[in-house]
Amino acid sequence: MEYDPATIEDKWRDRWASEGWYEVDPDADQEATFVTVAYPYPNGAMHVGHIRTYTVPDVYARYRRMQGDNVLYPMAWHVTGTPIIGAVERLKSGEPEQLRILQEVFEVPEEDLEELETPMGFAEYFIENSYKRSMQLLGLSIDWRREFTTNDRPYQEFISWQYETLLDHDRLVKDTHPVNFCTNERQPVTTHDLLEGEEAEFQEYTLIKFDLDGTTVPMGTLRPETVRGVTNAFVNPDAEYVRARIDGEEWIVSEAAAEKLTLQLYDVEIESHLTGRELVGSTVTNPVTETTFPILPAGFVDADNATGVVMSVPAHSPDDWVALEELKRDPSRLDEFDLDPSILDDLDPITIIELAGFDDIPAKVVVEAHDIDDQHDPALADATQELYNREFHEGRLTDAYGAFAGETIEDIRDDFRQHYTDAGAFTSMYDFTEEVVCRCGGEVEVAQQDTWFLTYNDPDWQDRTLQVLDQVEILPAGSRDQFEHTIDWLEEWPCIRNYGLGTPLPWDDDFIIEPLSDSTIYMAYYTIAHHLESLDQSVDRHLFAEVFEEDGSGEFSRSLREEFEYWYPVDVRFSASELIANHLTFYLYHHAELFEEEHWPRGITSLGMGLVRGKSMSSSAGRVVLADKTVQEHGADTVRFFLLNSAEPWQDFDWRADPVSNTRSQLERFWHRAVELIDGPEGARELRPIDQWMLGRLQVAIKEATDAFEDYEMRRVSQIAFFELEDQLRWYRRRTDLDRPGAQWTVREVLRVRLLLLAPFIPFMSNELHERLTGIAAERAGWPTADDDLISPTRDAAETLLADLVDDISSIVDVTGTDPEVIRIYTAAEWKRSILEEVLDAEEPNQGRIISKLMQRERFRRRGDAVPGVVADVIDLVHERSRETLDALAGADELEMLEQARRFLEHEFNASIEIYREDGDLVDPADRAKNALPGRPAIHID
RNA sequence: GCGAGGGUGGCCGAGCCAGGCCAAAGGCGGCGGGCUUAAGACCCGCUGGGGGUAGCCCCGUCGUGGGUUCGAAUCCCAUCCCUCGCACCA
Repeated sequence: MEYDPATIEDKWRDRWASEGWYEVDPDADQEATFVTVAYPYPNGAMHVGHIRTYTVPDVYARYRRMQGDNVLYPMAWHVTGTPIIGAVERLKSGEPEQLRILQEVFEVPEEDLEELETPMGFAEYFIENSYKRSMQLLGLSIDWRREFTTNDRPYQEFISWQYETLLDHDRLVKDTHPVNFCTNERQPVTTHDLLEGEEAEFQEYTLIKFDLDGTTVPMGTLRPETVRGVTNAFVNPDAEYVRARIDGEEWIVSEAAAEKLTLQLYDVEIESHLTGRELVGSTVTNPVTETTFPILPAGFVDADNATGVVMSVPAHSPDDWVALEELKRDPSRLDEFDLDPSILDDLDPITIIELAGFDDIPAKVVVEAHDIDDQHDPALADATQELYNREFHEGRLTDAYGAFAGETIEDIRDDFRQHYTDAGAFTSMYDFTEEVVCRCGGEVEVAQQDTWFLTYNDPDWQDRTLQVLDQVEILPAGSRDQFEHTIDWLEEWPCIRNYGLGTPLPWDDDFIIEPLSDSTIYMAYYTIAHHLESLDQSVDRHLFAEVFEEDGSGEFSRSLREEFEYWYPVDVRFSASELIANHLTFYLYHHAELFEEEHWPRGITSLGMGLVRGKSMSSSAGRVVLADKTVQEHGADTVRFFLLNSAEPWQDFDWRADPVSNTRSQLERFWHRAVELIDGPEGARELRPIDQWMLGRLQVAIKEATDAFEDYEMRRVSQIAFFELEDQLRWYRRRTDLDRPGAQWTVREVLRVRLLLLAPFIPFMSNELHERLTGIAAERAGWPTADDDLISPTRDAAETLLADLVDDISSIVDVTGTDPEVIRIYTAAEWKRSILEEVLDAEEPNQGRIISKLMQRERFRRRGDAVPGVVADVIDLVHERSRETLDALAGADELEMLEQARRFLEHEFNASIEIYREDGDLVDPADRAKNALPGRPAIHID
C-alpha cells in the first residue's frame, strides 16, 4: 500500500478537529501541563522558520499528553504596534516593493489585495490564510477555542488592568525620551517609516558651555573629558547661526541646532541671526580651565551637526591636528577674516591623556604613522578610530584632572560628565550619526518626548525578577547568564507609542502600549480566554482584578479563577533566543510583579534560528519557504520530522530541499515496512535469546528517549527512535530467522513501541499505523515504559562479542583473500579470564603492578613469559570497551554464547564452524589458539 | 566596542563541564559489492593518507599559536573568524 500523506493527514486532522481532541478543560484527576510559545505577528505569511517555532512546543505537548498529562497548548495573534499599519499604508500607496512581496513572495492573489487595505483586514488575511491554516495542516495540537488577537476588546481590558496595576505599584514613571521625529509631518516615526538613515543611531553629545562675553557658545563633543585639551574652536564661516535665549540664558548656536534644541524640549527664543563669519576671531573662555582661546574658521564644520561650533583638541584628535597643521602651513587663509596669523603661534597642542607607548603628541603620532597630510585623506577616519579606541580603553587623564586623574577614560567618562553637568558647565543634546529622511521626504531629527517608562532598573524589582529566574529551568543552560546580564543591564523601558494598533494607556489614550509591553503576561489570559471573547462588551478590567488578584465575589470570576489556578504557571515557554534580551526577560519581570511565587514560570526553552540554504530568511530577498505550500508539497509528517530531527530546538536549522526529500523517502520506507508487518502474521511470544536481546535494546531506547525528552532534546529522541533502533533491527534481521513466530512477535513489538516514541514527531503516520496494528491511535496509547527485566548486559555483551568476531573474521578473509571452508574459533583459557578479572579489579590498570601481583601465584609463574603479553593485551582490550560490557564478559560463558550463534556464523561465512576452548580438547593446526583473549576469541580460517 | 554563544571529518552534528576506552557516535552524501532481467527498495563493506596473504601497523588531524600534563578535541592563556543581542523594530 502506497504512502499517501495527503489522505492520511486529512483523515486525522478531521478527527482531531471534529472530536475536539485538543480542547482541554481543567480535570482534577489529571496533572496540568501548560505549554506556550511566543504568539506570531501576522504581518506577512508563515514560513518554515515559524513551522519549527510552533512545532517544537507541539512535539513536547504531545509527549506530555502521552505521559498522561492534561496539556494546554494555546495560540493567539500579536497585532500590536506599527508594522501592520505601515505595511497597509505601503500597499495603499501602491509601493511596488510592497506589492511585489505580497504577490510574489507571500503569493497573495490579485483579487485578495483589497481585503488587505485595513490593518485588521491585513492581519486577518494572514492569520486565516497562512498562519492558522498552516498550523492546522501541520497538525499542531492547539486548543483553538482560546484564540484571540491583541486588538480584541477583552484583551485590551486585560492589558488595561495590567497597566493600572503596575501604576499602582509604582512601576511606571513619566519622563522624556529621545525619538525619531519627522519635521515635515510633525510627529514621531518608527524605523520602518524611514527612507534613509535606518541604521542611524542617536548620539548624545555633551555640550560644553564656553563663554563669549557673557554669552554661551555651547560646543558638542563625544569626548567631554578632553575639555582641558582645547586650544581653539572652529566655526563654519558660511553657515547660519542664531543668537537665542535658551532656558533663560543667551546662547549662540547654528540655526539647525536651535530647531533641534526646541524639539529636545529646550525653551528656545531666537533673537537674531548671524553668519559664522561674525564669530571668527572671537575669544571664548573654557568653563573648566578658565583659559581663553580663539574661534577660527573651518569649512569642514557641519552646522547641521550638534551645535555647529566645535572645540579643537589637536593633541588627541587627528582631525583637529591636521586642520591646525594645514592652517599653520598656510596662514594666508586667515587673511580674509582679518586675523593676524600670529594668533596661531599660541596654539600648542595640550596633551591631557597619557597613553603607554606614546612619547609624543598622540594625534601627531597616528597621523604620521598613517602618512596623512591633509583633511581629505581617507586614512584619517581610521587613524581617528584607532586613537579614540586606545585612549578610551587605555588612556589615563593627567594630573590636571585632580580627582579624575590617573583613571582610564572608560572608567570615568560618565562620572566626569555628570560632575560638570551638575556644576552647570555642561549640558547635552542628541543628534543622529547620519542624515535621516522620512518616507514622506521630510527631515527626521531627534526629539525629546514625554513617555511612560517601566522601571526595570528598580533594585527591588530586579531582585524579585532574579528570584523568578532562580527557579526557572532555562534551556540551553548557557543562556541563563544572558538573562542575568539583561536584568542587570536593563534601564527604564519606554512602554508606549504615539500610534499603532493595541491598547491605549488607560489614563491617557493618546498613547498606545507598545508590543513588547503588552505581551508579558498574556499566558494567563489564555487560561480563561474562551470564556471572554463571547462576552466582549461586558468584560471590563475589574474582572481581571478579581480573577488574578483576589477571589472575586461573583460566581463567574470565581470559576475563571479556578481555571487559571488549574493551568498556571506556565510549565515551559518556547521563544526565539534573540528575545532573551527583551521579551523573555520582561516576561519574568511582570510575573515577578503581578503574580505569586506559585504562579511564576517554570521553564524557558529558547529556540535557534532558521536558515534557508545556509542564509537567514528574508522576505524582501524572496528567501522564504512558505509554510502551507511546503506542507502540501512534502506532507506534514515529513516537514515536522525533518525540522525536529535536523537540530535540537535551541540550535539553528538549515532548510534545504534535498535533505527534506530524503526525509520523505525515509518515512516512506518506514511506512512500507510497517504496513508489511501489520499485514503479516502476529507471531507468538516464544522468545529466543536474540529476541530478548532485541527487546532489551528496545527497553534501553525507551529509557534514553524518555530521558532526552525530559531535557527537551527532541532531536536526540527522534534519532534514538528512528535511526538507532533501525540500526539494531538491521543487526537483528541479519542474526535470526524472521519466519519464526517469536521473531514475528518481536518485530511487531518493536514497531509498536517505535510508533509510540515517534508519535509526537510524526503524529499522522504514527496514529494511522498504530491504530491499524492495535486498534487505537498512538497518541492515546500512552508513552511506553521500559521493562527492566528485559534488559540483560550479558546478552548485550554476547552480541557485542559476536559482532566484533564477525568483523575480525571478515577482515582476515579480506586481507588473506581466501574463501574459508572451515573457521575455527578458540575461546580464551581460564587463566586468561583470571587476568581479566585482575585487571578489572585494579584501580589503575598498571601493567607492571598487575604482572608482579600475578607472578606471586604459582599458576601464573608456571606460564612465565606468556603472562606479560596477555596482561598488556587485556589492558588494551579493557580500554576499548565499556565497563558494563566488560563486567558482563568477565562472568560469561563465551563458549556457550558462540554455540548459540553457530548457525548464524555458518550462514554469514558459508563455512563450517568449529568452536573450542583454548584449554580443552582442540584442533589447532596453525597454532592460533594461543591468541585467544577473554572477549576476543582466537580465529583460524582454513 | 560591549555582553552571550560558537568554530570538530565532503556536509549536518555528538563528544568538551567530570583529560586517557577518540580517527572521533549517529544521520546525510559519495564509492565499491550483493540481490534483481533491470531500476528502485533492501543487504554488506569502504569513505584523512599510506601500507599489510591473520583480526593489524605507520603518518597526519578537532579554527590558529603557545602552555599545563606521562597523556588534550576535551583544562589554561593569547589570537583570528562566525552567530545573536546592545533597547523603542517586533
